[in-house]
Amino acid sequence: MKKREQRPLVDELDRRIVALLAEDPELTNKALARRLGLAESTCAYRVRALRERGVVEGTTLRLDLAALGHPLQALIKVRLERHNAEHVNRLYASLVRTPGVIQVFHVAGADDFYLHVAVADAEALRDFVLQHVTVHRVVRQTETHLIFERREGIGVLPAPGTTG
Amino acid sequence: MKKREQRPLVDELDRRIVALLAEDPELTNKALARRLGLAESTCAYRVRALRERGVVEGTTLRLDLAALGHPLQALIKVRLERHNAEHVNRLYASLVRTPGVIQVFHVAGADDFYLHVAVADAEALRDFVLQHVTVHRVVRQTETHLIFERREGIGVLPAPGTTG
DNA sequence: CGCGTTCGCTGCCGATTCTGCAGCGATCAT
DNA sequence: ATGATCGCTGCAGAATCGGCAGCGAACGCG
Repeated sequence: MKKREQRPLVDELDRRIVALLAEDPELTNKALARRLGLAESTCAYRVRALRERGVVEGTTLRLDLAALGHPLQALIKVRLERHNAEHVNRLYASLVRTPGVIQVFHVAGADDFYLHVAVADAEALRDFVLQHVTVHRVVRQTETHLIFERREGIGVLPAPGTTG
Repeated sequence: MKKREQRPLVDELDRRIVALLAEDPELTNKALARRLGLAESTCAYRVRALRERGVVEGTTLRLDLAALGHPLQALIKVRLERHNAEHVNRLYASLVRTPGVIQVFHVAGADDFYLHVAVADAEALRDFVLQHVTVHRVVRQTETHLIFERREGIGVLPAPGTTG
């Protein structure tokens, strides 16, 4: 029986497109097509397909949080009392909707959530924990870690010029 | 002495622009202007100014990491042996350039870095830690936490429709 | 209180870019 | 060998973007 090497969801060309777009999401379709040696229409079709398939989920605006009045960032470890699915999901949903929350990690291990938050100052950080985290009955313990700095990594795709 | 209410770096209109763009970074300038009741040229000017001032740093592509062959995400706590500035910076720079690294937090406290990584499977995760983290002499200890799920929060700006 | 200056907003125009359509060639299965 | 399917290509209309000069309001100064 031959190996079912069925059409991969993303082929090599898709990967190159995603790699280039990951490097510069604001790249114009024309420029992208030229870099890949494709026709613009082909390139546009590929990009649209990648979005429809959900490989490219969308874009996120990168902001200077300090300039917007939230210069203090922190990671807050949250440990729960119980792990009832409903309680966990409700807390999860509540946290992602709380102003100041940048992202939430639901993790395995002793701790349950890691919150990445941005606030105005130390007082706001304290208030955030008290009013939006420990206020939930299911939260047993929190541990707040100040973030000196955050940098983005290069992600999962090799640099475009490497194999090209 | 009157309070020096000197021209804020971002005024209320800027905040509304950023809030709308944060909600949908691919919003066209025309649509953005219409929602704010501004002329397109004014809107474009504001957005450009926000970028030039660095309030809007850019955009990031949101990818389905699983579809790209990296379905396993983890947070890796990294504790250092020494805290010599040069060592720290060199490690930091090395980590953000390592394939698979999504973001790196440099934090205060007992641990020094939190790595957010995406890998193909458990074996790749083990190899990642051994080959790219503990290989550095300055790393004393690591602790790896599997990520069940990651969600983005709403950020630091209130929902656009809240205050009108 | 009057005047000059500065700043932000507006509308318009040329240039660039994006979207949809039909044809072509290659690849694969029969 | 042949038919069919799939992806790539080029073109054309439509929408969007970027720059320029004018207008009005707010501010500071005499």
